[in-house]
Amino acid sequence: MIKQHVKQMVLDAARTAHAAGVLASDDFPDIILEEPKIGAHGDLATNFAMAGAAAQKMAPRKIAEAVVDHITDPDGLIEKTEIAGPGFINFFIRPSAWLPVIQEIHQQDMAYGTENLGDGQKVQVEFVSANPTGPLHIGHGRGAVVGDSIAALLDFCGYRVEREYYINDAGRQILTLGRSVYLRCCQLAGQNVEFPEDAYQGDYIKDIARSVIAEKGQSLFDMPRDKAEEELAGQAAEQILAGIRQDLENLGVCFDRWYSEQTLYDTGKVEAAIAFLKQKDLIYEHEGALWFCATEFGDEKDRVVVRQNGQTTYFASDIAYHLEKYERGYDRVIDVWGADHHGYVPRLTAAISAMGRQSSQFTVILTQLVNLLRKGRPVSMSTRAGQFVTLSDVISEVGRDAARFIFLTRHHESPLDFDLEVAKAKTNDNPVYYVQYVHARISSICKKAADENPDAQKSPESADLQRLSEAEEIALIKKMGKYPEVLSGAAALMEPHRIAYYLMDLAALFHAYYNKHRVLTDDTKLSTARLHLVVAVQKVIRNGLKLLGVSTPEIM
RNA sequence: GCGCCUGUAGCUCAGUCGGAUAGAGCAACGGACUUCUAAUCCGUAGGCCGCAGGUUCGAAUCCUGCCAGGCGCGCCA
Repeated sequence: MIKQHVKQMVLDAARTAHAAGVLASDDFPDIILEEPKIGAHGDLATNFAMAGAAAQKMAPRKIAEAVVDHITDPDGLIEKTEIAGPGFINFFIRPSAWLPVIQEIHQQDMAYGTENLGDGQKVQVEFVSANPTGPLHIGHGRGAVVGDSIAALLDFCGYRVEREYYINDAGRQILTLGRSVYLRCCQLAGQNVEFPEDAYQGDYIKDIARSVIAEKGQSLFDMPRDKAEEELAGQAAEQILAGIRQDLENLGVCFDRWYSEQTLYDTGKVEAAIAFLKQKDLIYEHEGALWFCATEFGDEKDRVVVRQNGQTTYFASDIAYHLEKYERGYDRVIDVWGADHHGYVPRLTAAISAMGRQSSQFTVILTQLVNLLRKGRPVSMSTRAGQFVTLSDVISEVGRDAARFIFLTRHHESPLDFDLEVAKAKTNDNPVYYVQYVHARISSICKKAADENPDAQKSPESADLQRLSEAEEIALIKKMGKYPEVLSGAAALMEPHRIAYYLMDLAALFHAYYNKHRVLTDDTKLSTARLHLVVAVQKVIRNGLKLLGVSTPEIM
């Protein structure tokens, strides 16, 4: 808000200076105001003079002088301006000018920070979408948390968001699942059968087999093997999916819709999608297979949609799926994938262009791999031996809040070292507690305040916020004033980690303040003002943590 | 070989639109609890921003080339 004001003041000043003949050109650059890293450079600074030097044919410092000379500031927002370095104009804002931020936070409360970026557009975020052939691992956890948080963020910023999980319950991997369970059943029944390498090795298959044997007993072997495998496949997939759902729930991740790949086949949508592309003349036959002309849309080669043997590829159902997404009316579709699928991006993007969609309507977020460590040493994750630490193991060991926060304190495209011991530590190694502690501390203050003076918190309007003049107080208020900007930046770039870092910064300012000053003092009016300040801090922390899916404890 | 991602303090990581003197936490060292929660705070120390060029008033940030690590290059999913 203040930023906008100052921006306008600079522009007005430049215009006035031009009208007065001090500036030669009225071709002004965009006015960019930034917060200098160093306090001595003021609260806000602009490079306006440097950026405009070419058009004005003047030395930057001369331009800066002209602007500063023509600034009018009726509200007395600015305490001081100065021209520095190569031509920066630095603005020092009168500290009390920041105070209205507190009222704003109290008024908007849960909605503080909202910016209507989405304008009601419908967005679908599809994430996790792991095959129901085994339990989730930590990499899925990262995708789950990043996807969930992006969805929350977009939701908060004016999009109508739906979260969706795509279930790959068709195709070969499901058949393999059925066969794996069947063979384990045979072994349990004492039959001497080979368990092939390409079957699923994990112990969870044995567990499923045990439950099958317990339920069906010998009757399993009375039916034809094909039939048995098919039935077991469905049963196993269902059981595994239930486990996946439970794991995600434990992580605080819920979906609006679970979409089955098989239904795309059952309802003829895969065929329809191929027919659709055929009709656009984008499908051709070659060596007995059907190919999609992906190269026409920027992919490096054409891709098979129907194999020589007549079976469709995964790509074919994915085309159908995404076609269906847009038919459902989403303005934007966001897919969150593991980085090991990045080679697949151009192909699907090509298909979506072929559907006539704009590139802005489709975004793939790739999350990089997670290295699971314990005390700095890699935890062995041998899938072949069937020995791996599952997501479920990790969550029950370190807890949901810590797990989520760790996933969200890295850019999603950076590889992530997840150290189980660090994740459990209740120290500043683990900043989630650092942030939550702010919330708990303020709760504690409020409780005490309520005991001492029940009226103090009731009417924010009555508080004399002018009493807030300590440097730490102004720093906190300024920081909170930036929250909406941080959010819209995070939403626009789909980078929730920005919120996490913001919260850590805000938490640091609060803890410093807490250690230096008392909120509740003998001076009732001062206490009331400070109480309103810290409750505002608590609200910002709460709003931020909510977007990250992290809880806000009253007591720690 | 080609493509994508990553490379910033001893370790784990931030760094927006190119901005002024490079930012946290951990680890190290020295301090602060009779107080609203010490899961906290204050201070010290720590840098060839992978390397080399280029663009410009100005580069960790943009461009080119190289180096290192990860991932991907199926009629698999």
